[in-house]
Amino acid sequence: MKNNNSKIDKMSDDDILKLDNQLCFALYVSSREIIKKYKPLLDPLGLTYTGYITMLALWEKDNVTIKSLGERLHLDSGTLTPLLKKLESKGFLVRERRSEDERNVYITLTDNGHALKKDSANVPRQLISSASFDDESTIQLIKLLHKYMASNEK
Amino acid sequence: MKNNNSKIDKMSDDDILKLDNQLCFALYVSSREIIKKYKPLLDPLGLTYTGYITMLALWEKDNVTIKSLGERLHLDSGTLTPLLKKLESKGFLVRERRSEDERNVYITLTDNGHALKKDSANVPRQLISSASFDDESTIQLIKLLHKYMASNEK
DNA sequence: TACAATTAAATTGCGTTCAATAAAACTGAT
DNA sequence: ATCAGTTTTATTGAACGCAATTTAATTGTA
Repeated sequence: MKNNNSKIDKMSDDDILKLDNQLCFALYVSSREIIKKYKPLLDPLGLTYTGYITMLALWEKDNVTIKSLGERLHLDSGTLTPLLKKLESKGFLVRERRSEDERNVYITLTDNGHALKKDSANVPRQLISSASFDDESTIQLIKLLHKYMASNEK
Repeated sequence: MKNNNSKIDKMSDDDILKLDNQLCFALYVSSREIIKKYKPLLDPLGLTYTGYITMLALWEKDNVTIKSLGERLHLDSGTLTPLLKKLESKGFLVRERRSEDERNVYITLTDNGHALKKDSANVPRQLISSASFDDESTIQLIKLLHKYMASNEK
């Protein structure tokens, strides 16, 4: 176990450029495919996929600044500002600056925003039950992806 | 081993909605993060990420219709038509209809398009060498993702 | 042969993502 | 207290993705 990066180094130029050998392509396709599967489940809730992910973060912890929400979701204000305005206009949350530090915008869920959580618990269950991907693989995949993400944070 | 889907079924509503338990979120973040890492390597080649993925597919097999390219890349004409026009304007490929069936548009690489392949072999190598994610995990992750994708094709 | 149905691209419009920039508020060192 | 630097959002512009529609070409069938 001297060198744990030997396999890929030894690949030919041809092999290293093959689509099916790219981690990025597998991630890119898988990510878009799974998002597409959420759409019909989220439409009735009035949520886009990004809106849903944002609500997941807020159900865990709201009363947070856009900055900290962005760190949790790996999204910046360019994406979040218009999205949060839309979620506010739908009545799921409130955006407000506070006198302590007028730069920050705090996001707080409304009663409707909290209520949406109940309806949403069905979303992952429906997705899982319709999938032919077993739990063990799902859990292992999530674990590997978290390991991958952690390896990118320096 | 009677039931391979027992773990997730037994989760509470709260747990099942936790961001860190979502396969979709792990995929979504990982995909965007890896694409961001490609950007500085692709800029000098004059390629966007989607352009790069498209070229990877074409280096494996060109002289294909937009439809078959779209199936390979899991992209539709709404994404590919403008992208292929841009790649054509950069001189990497040619789009042409043929008299056999005027509906199809065939994509063929130009000499410049083929030549770009040599410069590109460094892209995955640089990415891998800068990453702190080991080969074994990478290979295992790609394998699991392919299994996931296959499970979605009915 | 007509012509309805199908197929492949192109177009349109919405909603992201993200880099770059701007604007406003705050901080810290002098 | 001042003001240069930093921080937090907001804005802008480019490039996707994708659903829905349109257009043109082809196919199948009465």
